[in-house]
Amino acid sequence: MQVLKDEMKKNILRSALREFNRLGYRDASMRQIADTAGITPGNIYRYFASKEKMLHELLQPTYEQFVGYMLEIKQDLEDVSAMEPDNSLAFLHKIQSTIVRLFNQSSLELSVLMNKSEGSPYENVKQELTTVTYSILEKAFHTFQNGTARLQDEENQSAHMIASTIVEGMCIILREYEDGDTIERLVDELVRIYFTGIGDRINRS
Amino acid sequence: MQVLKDEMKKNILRSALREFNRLGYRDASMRQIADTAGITPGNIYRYFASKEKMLHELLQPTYEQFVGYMLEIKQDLEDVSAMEPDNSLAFLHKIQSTIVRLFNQSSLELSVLMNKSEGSPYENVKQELTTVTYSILEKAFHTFQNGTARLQDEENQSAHMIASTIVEGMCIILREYEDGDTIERLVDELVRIYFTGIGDRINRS
Amino acid sequence: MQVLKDEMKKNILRSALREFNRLGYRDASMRQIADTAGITPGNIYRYFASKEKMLHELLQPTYEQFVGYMLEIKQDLEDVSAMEPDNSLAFLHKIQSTIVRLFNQSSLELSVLMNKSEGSPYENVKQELTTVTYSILEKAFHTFQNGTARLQDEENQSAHMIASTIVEGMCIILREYEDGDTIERLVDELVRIYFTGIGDRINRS
Amino acid sequence: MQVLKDEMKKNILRSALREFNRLGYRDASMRQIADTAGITPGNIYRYFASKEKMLHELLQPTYEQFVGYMLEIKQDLEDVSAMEPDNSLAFLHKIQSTIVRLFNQSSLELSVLMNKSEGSPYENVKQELTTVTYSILEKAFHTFQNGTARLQDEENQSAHMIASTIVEGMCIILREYEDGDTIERLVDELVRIYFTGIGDRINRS
DNA sequence: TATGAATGAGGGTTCATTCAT
DNA sequence: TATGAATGAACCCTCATTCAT
Repeated sequence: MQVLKDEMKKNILRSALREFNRLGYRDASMRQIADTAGITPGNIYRYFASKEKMLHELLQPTYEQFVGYMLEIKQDLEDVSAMEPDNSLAFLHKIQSTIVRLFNQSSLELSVLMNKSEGSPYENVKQELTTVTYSILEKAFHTFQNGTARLQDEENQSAHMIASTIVEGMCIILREYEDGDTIERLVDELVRIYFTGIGDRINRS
Repeated sequence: MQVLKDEMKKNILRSALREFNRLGYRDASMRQIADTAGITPGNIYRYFASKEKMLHELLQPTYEQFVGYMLEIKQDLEDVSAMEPDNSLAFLHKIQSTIVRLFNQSSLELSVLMNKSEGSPYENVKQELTTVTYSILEKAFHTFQNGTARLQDEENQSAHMIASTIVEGMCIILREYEDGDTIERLVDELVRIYFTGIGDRINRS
Repeated sequence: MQVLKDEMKKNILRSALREFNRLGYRDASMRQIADTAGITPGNIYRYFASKEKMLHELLQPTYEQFVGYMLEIKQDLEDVSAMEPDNSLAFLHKIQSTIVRLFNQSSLELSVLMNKSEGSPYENVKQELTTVTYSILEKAFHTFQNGTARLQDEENQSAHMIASTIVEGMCIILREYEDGDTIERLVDELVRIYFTGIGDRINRS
Repeated sequence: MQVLKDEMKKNILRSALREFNRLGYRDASMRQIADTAGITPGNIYRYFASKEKMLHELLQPTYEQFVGYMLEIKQDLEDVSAMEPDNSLAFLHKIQSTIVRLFNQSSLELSVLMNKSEGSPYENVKQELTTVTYSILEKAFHTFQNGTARLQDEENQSAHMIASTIVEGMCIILREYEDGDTIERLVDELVRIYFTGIGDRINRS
């Protein structure tokens, strides 16, 4: 054989990862992936039955871990009746550590999973993360405003916005940095900022 | 005649705006835009030389304003030697009000410009906004850490991360909400959160 | 428009009919159909959403009639408890007249439907015809052997063989002749042969 | 070595036979044939220059016998000036026994040759059989109508139809049944039916 | 000015065949 | 001799764009 079969598979997945990250799943082209891998398009199909199966093989391990982590968090969340401030921060830290752990194992895959999977069965993964984050916030908000009034639409919107932006923030960090330690530090910082603001950084007086 | 032509142009642009917002620039189809506009695909090319030129005409005004606002902010920024905390918040409010103002004038165009322009020459506009935001933060951070040590790489990265995520946060809000007041409130809340955290919302004790 | 849209549609269907008859549905190529029609492959898709839809549009009217006729025959068959010889011949004449009628309305379509639809949803149509024919024969055989013994496996096989060959015989006639009257005469002759043999034709003594 | 090579050839041909019978020559895949044979696709080409050559080696012996038998029948036919009824039946029995003999020697090959060779140079073999059968019928018809009138077009067409359908009938039997005795019985029955009809089967009165 | 039919390049995919090993 | 990876042409199909009318 011209190239070790396993080598070639990895080679193709590497190209695919690159192209998916560049253009997204839908707009990445098998021909371009083949070119990048230095082979002909038809040859890809010796290794992967279809574009979607290729994505699957690329993302499945990461996705499965993701689902597992999410499940844990959801179950933990159900066990909590009233949520203390520290508690909600702790839950956000779980989200954070999910991201960081997944990143450390498979950074680019996670990035595709979160940001570039439109048009594939994985396109709603980020939404799942956002939803869980929202659940955390909702519980936190709800608990502490219980005495005063029912959780209002505005509060809901705010929680939604915060969940979306904090999750998206994590995704950006994944997209823009490569070093694991840097990612970890920045995600941690992001979560902290959402809790305490950047005031302490710019206001030492 | 010119009037008719202008009417038709607006009509087409309206459809294009809708489709770009729905599917993004790259995946929106000229035929669908034509259908939505109630004309034929070929006819679009009487008014716009290409899909890209069409996007250009759609976004150019908003983009120019955007550039103008950015320029103002940059110049203001240059005039500030030492930045006080309140000052940096004020600057962020400028970013915020840029977004809000642009939104109020051309909400959908801004959303396309920021979120749906992948594959077009505008795909990096968000980056420009991020860069300016970064400049603000850099100056703020720099000022207040001046006494202790030189601005370190880590600080730079943090500033970059904060800039990216806060800008992306605004873009998400643009993408996910339609009502102007809601947008305004949420963007404001986002900026405030970045300064003071959500602590006051969940910790009333 | 360069060519009347409806003309072109008919033109394409004519080419398709030709190619389907030549190579069968599966092996006929859209490119070749386009070439035969004097257009580009892409243009076919302005007229038909897919190869399968094209076949559908080509065969549906014929198929619907076919189904209708089959239904009638099946219902008539249910109403018959004991089948006289003349009766079974009459039933075969119904099959025969179904074929002849359908042929007179749409000869090539019927030929594709019966002989060249492998790989499409219509691939089992001939089988339906064979099954109904088998039902007729089974009833006829069963009735007249009732007194002696139960219908044996061999009888079943014979009935099956006769049904298959008589139906296929009709299909061959459809395939090889074009003139309606000829078709009608030959199909009639075929059915008669199956009942009385060709003996009377070669044995006048 | 030659022995090994021959073993392998037979092995491949066995797989090819299976696949050709399953899907037909055109739609059978070399890769599947290789898989079934337990070898690699490339290796097939050590033994056969192409798919077509492979089919050739598979069918050639059967085809040559077939041609030989046909020749015999044709020559016998030439020696017969006036054909008696029994004679024509006898000739049809020769056709029949050709089929049965070939089947007993190489059942699957015969089935491919007759039914599954579309897209190959053998796709018209069935036609040859039909032509000989037609010659028999023509002579029989001609003989017995000699006194009355010239052999008419209609008679020709009838003879043609009968030849086609009886041959196709035999082919169907080859296609649909596997057991030699069953084949033999059904082919015999088919020929008898063409001579005397199924009347005796359903009309015992 | 407007139509919408037509094009051509490119999409994902399959498969007989070739060829480096 | 045998492997199986690789090729290239063809498959069905889509879409921005062009152009005869």
